Amino acid sequence: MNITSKFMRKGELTRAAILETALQSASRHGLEGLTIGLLAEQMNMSKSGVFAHFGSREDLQIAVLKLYHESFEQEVFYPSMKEQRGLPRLRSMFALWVKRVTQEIASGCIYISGATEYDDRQGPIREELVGMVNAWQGALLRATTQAQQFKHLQTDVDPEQIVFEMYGLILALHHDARFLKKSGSVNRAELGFERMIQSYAPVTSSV
Amino acid sequence: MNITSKFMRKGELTRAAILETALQSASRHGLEGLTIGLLAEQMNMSKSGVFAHFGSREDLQIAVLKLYHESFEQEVFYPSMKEQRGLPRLRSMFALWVKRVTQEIASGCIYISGATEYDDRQGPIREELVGMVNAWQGALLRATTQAQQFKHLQTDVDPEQIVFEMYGLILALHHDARFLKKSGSVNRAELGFERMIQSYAPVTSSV
DNA sequence: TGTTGAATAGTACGGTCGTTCGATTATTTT
DNA sequence: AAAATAATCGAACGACCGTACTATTCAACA
Repeated sequence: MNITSKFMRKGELTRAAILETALQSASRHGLEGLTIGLLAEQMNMSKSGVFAHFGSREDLQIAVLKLYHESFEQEVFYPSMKEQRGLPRLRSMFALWVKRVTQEIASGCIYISGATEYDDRQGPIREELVGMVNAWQGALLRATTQAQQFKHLQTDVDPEQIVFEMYGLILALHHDARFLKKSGSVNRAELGFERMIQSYAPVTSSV
Repeated sequence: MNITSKFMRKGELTRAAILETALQSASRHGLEGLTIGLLAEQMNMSKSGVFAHFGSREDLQIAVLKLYHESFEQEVFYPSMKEQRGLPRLRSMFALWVKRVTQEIASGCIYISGATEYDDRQGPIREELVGMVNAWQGALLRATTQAQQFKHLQTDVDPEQIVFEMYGLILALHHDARFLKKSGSVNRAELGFERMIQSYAPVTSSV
């Protein structure tokens, strides 16, 4: 994903470069760990020079969040929408999600770290974050409901339950791999998903 | 759980009181959000007065962590050990764990917030935290293995897989309830556990 | 009760934080 | 090339941080 172009004015160009660096920093140290001083160092710029591109630190954090969201959509959401509705799409969503989080074992996932950073704070950053996570869970929910409509999954199961368990598998993957440095977590997330799908599969009447 | 007594010297008494307050603060704002100045304010003490009880902020954080661990053991681990080995004990561990995290929806769980705070940091706090989480996962693993030995669960399933999925359910509960303020998360965690146990139940030969 | 040591307060230091403002370059436009 | 504007820097501010020291007040024990 490229967000720069040689037709941009200098300012927008460096702004984009700063954001890219800020995204990395926020992934590693959390949105609250994102500091303008450190960012200026990494960019070989003055603090005020960096600051001038964003009205405030909060605006910078929100800009980072939006950039993260965009890349998540590009990498996980949009490709899955090309799959056919129902279980295939749901499978793709989970698979690409796992793939992305696997990459993020090294760098960190802002949705996940942000959830604990902002679970007790209020303000625009929390609003933004909650909105994004809700949007993603909403997408998962729609895909699940469609899978039920196509009889790919049992129809008498609360689709929110399935989304809940999918989210849990991803959180466990992030936790065990990134925090505990455990190997094999990716396989366990995938295995857990398969077992879940199977246990929610429609009962084939053996006639 | 009471950690004070009227036979203590004054110093130990206030130290314990500070720790109690620090535990609350760290639960809400994370271990990294724990600050001596704020703590002094809440205790109606001077910063230096609070500081004197701990050699450093790091020592304070570790003391808080150990206090948290102790209360977790008292509330979840020890009572479960009184249940009979195998599935009953595993069930109890999960149930009490859910019960505790449910209480922590308002205050926050240090194991979970700490996991994202220290997933990319090194030092004594991380060591301590990883040790505690590993200890708990180890206990879950032993209980699972015993449940397999007693044929309460399928014996050809990797017990780590079961612990992984249990942890995921708890993380999802914490995420959805505390961050997203979603209701019904407790039920979903419990339902997910029951479905998991059922899908890992030994196959009863229908003779 | 007087003495001694423990507990707490007060003050100060160096550091980092976000932010402001005026000066100074660079870049774009005329 | 000149003028206008955008981008960056440098220094300073007030706030808060953990920590180190000294002074003071209090509790414990002879």
